[in-house]
Amino acid sequence: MAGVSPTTVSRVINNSDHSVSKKARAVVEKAVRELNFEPNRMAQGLVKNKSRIIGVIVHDISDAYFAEIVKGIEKVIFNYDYIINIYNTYRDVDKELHAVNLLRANRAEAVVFAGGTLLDPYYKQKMGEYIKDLKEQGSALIGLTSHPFPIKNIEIGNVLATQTITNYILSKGHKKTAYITGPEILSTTKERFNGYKEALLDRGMEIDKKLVIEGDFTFEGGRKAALELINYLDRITAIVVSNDAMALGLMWELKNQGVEVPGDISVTGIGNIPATKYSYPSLTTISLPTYELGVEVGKDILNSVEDNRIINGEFEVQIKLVERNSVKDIRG
Amino acid sequence: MAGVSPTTVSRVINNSDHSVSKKARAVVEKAVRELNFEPNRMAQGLVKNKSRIIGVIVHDISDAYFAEIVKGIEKVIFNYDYIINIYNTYRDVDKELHAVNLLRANRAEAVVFAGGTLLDPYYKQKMGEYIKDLKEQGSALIGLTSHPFPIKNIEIGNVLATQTITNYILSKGHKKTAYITGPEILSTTKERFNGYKEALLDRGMEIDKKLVIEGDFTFEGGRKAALELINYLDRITAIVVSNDAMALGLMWELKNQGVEVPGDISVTGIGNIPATKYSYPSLTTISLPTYELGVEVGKDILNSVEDNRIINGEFEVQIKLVERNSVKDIRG
DNA sequence: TTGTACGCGTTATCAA
DNA sequence: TTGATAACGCGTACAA
Repeated sequence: MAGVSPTTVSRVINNSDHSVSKKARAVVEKAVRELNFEPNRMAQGLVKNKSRIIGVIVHDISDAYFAEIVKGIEKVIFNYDYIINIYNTYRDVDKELHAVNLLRANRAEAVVFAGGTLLDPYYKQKMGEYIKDLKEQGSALIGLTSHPFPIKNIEIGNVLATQTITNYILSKGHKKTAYITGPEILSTTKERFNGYKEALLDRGMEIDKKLVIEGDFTFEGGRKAALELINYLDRITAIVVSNDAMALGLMWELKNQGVEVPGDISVTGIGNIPATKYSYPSLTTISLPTYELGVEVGKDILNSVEDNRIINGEFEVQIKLVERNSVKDIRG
Repeated sequence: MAGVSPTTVSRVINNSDHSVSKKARAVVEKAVRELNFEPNRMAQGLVKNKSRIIGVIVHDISDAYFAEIVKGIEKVIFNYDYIINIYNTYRDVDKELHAVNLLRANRAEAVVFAGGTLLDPYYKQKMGEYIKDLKEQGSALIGLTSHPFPIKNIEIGNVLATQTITNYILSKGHKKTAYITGPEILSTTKERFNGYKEALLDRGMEIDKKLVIEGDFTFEGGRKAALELINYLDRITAIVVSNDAMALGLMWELKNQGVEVPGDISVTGIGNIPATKYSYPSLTTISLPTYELGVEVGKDILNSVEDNRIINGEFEVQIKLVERNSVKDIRG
């Protein structure tokens, strides 16, 4: 339509260094405007070997933890015209493998594993292969919390989180505590439990297996855990819950059953998701800077994928105890 | 590596009708396995003129309303290897336009407008152009609640929703009510307000402008609305809130201020997001079948994009009153 | 049953 | 300053 060659059009569109006459530029720009022309990204991608796709594997986008991370990434890369491709895998081995394989087929430029890794031999082996391929393709690979693959792992401090809050609980005079874990398949579950264990062991305390209940990181899971625990309540004074959603569900069910928090029993969470501020009582928890984490991940991606590097030293995740009203001081 | 032509490889990979000898098939399959070969989607897309990208414009993925819709879509299309490209636009004109333009550049096969449309002349004009292009490209375009564009609009019944719940409130004997709206720029805000208005007008009641507070569809916005309303509380007996998140925030702040719901004042929401079941008190609201809606949207997309059609009559959105504990019956 | 040749819409290289 | 040509990795029409 402009009456010039594709080459010239390309040069105008991409502000190429190659000089273009005023006149040619003008006709091209006019045509672009009138046609609302946008270059075909697939064709660009093919020739440049860049898909402009960033894959993000989350366990459940409804979980504020993951939603915040994704928002942080989106914030940073919004102006770079990437496609953010989110997969909810619900911690399912097949779903997760399927998602990553697809990302591989699409030649994703970056893949972010926003959640913990899955503790499953088949998963580990197969995912290892995919990741190897992805690396060979040149994809930037980032994992939040340690994944057993040769990717950039950003440690968010799961062990430290439970350790810190357990120490806090103990410092308030609690001697008998219960613990609600996450799904068994998840590395995060293991790491957080280790933090709990270490805090107890440091004080020479033992763990009562009966008082460790398996949860699933959801509100409903927390409710169920409360029901399971209801008969043991006279043996404990506090419940350390390994994430906020469950802590909220547990507190709700406790209240429903006529048990008072923190009057009868103390409860803590991990994560500091927005809802913890507004529960009854408000929840004492550990803040994980998820949004900021997402922002850092976004910068990391740009660093390894774009030419104009954003300065970005090593990011240190700062976890913090958030003291609210779900823990009672029972000393002396 | 297989020692055969690319054509043969293509035929094997795509299970082509064209016959392939057992031997050739075997070597190709072996090579595919050993190389972990996956065809380059960009190249496929270029030649087939299919991007396998589904764009979803949401206002905020943290809002359970949108998260559920997205999950419904994902559920249906998961096995079809599409890329779901989500954009959080926060109801910002520029963000929304940018997102859709990008989807256009990427030759998205479908674009879903999961939220209401933005009431802004520039937006309407510009978006109209993009949508025209998208249509010419052959993209499937779907809007939830009516958008002023030639796309498939699925009516979710915003007017009916507020009308229904307002009628319910009135039937419980409430005569003076306040109303919390959404952001002014949003069509949903207008539609829901119309439902409220109609319900009142039907009974010959008037609307007091002072008792209509502008909100923003967030929990925090609900809190602020409660604070604004606090001095008018003696003039009303119920507050009709135009979405759940705000209703929850409003109830929280009311409680914080020592006002009892539903003792002192009744409150209702719209949406029936999960959290409404667990608030204090639990919230009387209107259920909008968001997940099912997402599923239908997913089927719709497959219908217009895939060859193997899924049977799918017209989907009728069923809204429903969910009676819980936030409304008091104050009749004689 | 197999393979050759072409084209999808771009960008990069080179020649004019 | 401009454009012709090749190449990216596939799928498809056609020839063998």
